[in-house]
Amino acid sequence: MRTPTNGTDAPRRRRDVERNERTILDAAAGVFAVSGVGAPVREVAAAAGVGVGTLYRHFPTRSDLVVAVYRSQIEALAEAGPVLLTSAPTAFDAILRWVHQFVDFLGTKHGLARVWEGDADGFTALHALFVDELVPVLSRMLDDARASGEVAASVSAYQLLRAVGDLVAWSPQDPDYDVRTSVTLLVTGLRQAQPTVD
Amino acid sequence: MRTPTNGTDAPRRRRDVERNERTILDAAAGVFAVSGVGAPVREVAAAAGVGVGTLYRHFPTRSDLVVAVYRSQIEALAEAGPVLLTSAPTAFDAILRWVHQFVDFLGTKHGLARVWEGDADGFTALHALFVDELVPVLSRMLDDARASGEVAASVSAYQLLRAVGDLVAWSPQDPDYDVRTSVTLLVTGLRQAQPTVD
Amino acid sequence: MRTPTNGTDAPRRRRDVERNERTILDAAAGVFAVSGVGAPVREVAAAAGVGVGTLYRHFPTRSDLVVAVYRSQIEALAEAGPVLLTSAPTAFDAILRWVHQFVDFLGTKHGLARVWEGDADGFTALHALFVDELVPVLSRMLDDARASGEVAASVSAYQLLRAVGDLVAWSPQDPDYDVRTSVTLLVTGLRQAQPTVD
Amino acid sequence: MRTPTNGTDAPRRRRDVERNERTILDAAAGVFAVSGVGAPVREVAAAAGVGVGTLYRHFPTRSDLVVAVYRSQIEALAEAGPVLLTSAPTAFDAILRWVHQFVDFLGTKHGLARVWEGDADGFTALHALFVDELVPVLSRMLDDARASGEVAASVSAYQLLRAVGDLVAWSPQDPDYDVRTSVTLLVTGLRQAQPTVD
DNA sequence: CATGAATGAGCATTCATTCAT
DNA sequence: CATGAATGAATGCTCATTCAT
Repeated sequence: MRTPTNGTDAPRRRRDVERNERTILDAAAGVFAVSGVGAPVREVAAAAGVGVGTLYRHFPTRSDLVVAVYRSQIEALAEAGPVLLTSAPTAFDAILRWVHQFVDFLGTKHGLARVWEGDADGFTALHALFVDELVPVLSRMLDDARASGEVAASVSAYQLLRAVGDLVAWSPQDPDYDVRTSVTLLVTGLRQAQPTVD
Repeated sequence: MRTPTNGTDAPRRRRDVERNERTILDAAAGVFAVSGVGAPVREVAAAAGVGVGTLYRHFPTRSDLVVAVYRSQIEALAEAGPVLLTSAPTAFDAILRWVHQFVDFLGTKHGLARVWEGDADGFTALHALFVDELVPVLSRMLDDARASGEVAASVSAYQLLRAVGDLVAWSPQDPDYDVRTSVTLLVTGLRQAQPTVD
Repeated sequence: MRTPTNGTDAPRRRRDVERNERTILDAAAGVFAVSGVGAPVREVAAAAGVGVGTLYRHFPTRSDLVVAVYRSQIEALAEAGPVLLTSAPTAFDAILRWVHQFVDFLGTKHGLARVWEGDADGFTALHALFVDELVPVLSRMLDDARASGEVAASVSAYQLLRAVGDLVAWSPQDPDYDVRTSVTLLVTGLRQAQPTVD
Repeated sequence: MRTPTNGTDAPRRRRDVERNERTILDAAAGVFAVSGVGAPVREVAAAAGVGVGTLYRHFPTRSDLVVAVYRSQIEALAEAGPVLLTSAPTAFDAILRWVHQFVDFLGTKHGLARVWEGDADGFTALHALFVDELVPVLSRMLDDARASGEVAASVSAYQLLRAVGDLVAWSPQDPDYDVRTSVTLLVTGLRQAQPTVD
């Protein structure tokens, strides 16, 4: 009764719980995609088919949920940086591709647009995640590209990342607008020194 | 229609009403600047020193208010385009300056940042305004810059305007981030043909 | 339109509002009587036949409501002290009667029992009210009774008032228990010096 | 029923269960002392280091728990009555001391104050316990004190017990108020016949 | 038997919007 | 026309209680 002879008992519960958490996470990703990270907690819970209490048990604050939703993808992105640096023809190409993967993650492929709409906590949490995980990676890539003379603009990794994030944060169903184009434009701008305005 | 020649009651009332609308508009601009366009209606009414009912009478929906708040500034911006085209050294310079004036208006000088935060209606309304008033102006400028060979990227005026808008929509008090830099980066990108990604 | 010639316009609105406030206050008194001051705000609103918003407009915090409910009665009680001092045969009699009036108010006649049940804010608010308004009155009465040798126990007005309050706070429908008896017992105890225990 | 003579599994399990119940009871006593008997069930369970399910198994309702927590102490108090009657100088002294022991138990020494705060069930359960166990004891003491002429007031044991209970039920951290004083005042009042009010 | 995950009712609070004065 | 009182839907959060493991 206390300790079963086989090792299935305790793990079984844990596995269920994990499955549940995945369900919530997936539901949250979907809801965030259409309603932003500020979506009503109830809505997320309903989408996951669980009670609000369950959601609160797993993710006491909205930030916890937001971070959990995006963490794995952000980590994958962080790992992709060094890989691209060796696989792409040039460092600049690596940056361009990596940034577009960032866009994939944030807004397009996984449908996570409107990420920070109207929620200070969610914003802060994601912000921290981005800064911690992604800035160092992009920073390294920019260094390489500068060393090879491909990048002339003196723009920090944080600055660039943030700009891309802002670009992607919006752009709902607008057939006349393509975030990709804007992002490419931004990255292309890196090639030249920054002019001054007035 | 504009100004009746006689001095009856009607015009006087109209003038009062106009004064009232100006008051509301100014108050709204201030409130939007600090709390975003999603600010409580009451807050705007209070700042204007009028009752909520009055506000609703003048601006039945939030969109109406938002549009009214920004219309005059947008019109001024529209007029600035042609002027810059003749006064700036090159068409590209004109674009760069004009875009920064747009930034001034949206986020910095007039403190109208966080314009679309968390409000679909406000967004739609502003969007329409931008498209109608500003896209033609920027379009003309881009044509000129392309004619002189300064702009190589095939990016539409709408696309560019929208990107700038998204860039400025955010950027609260973050000392490590400067919207101007991002905007300049974006515009600089115009000089070169767009690379393709994958 | 701005300022009506007769004085009925502005007052009319105010009178309605006041009537409304009275309605809420009466309803709250009734609800507090049966469910304690910790009763759901909704319940009070429903009892008053108004929306919760209305209740919140008039009384932003529960304390505000609690205080408002009891203020007038407390003030009446404060005024009764000096009167009793002159009308009652002795100062001790005055105290006894006054304390019983306090009981009337708190728990019996107006059905305001269970006043502080389960609500820290309500408690604090009432506490302050009692201390400010009633302690000085009772203090004066105790002084007089001590001067005439009727009271020997060295008990402060606050101490006595609080004890009575605690006594009355409870005692729901219990036919075998009579708060009056307990209160009288307490007051009677004042006549003799306090024995020490252990 | 008490202690089986053989050493099989059953008794061992029972002993475990009993140990568990003690743990819960102690934890509950502690939690009730600081948060009142209305404390979240979870809190009690956590303090006991058991799951809520376990707590519910042992004590299906909050009343069951409350009663269980206080039963042993109440029984001890019941036994103290007759003892005091023989050891104290007079019957009145015995009453005074016994009542203060009651206070010890309820609120001070064992930290069980705020016993009935905001919980009807807890109240009812304790009430029954008091009536059954303590009223007869105090009744006997009052009889003795009346026989010796020390008590003149015609107050029932139940009435007195209840009054003391109410007095102790409150009195949180208020440096200006001392329950002991009030209780002594109440008991002192027994010495004289009750005056009538109005 | 013990555990603690899941559930959902219950409550406080905010705010957009309407409408009597 | 202006006012601001009234309304109630929407939302976040907490807990008591049940039940699968």
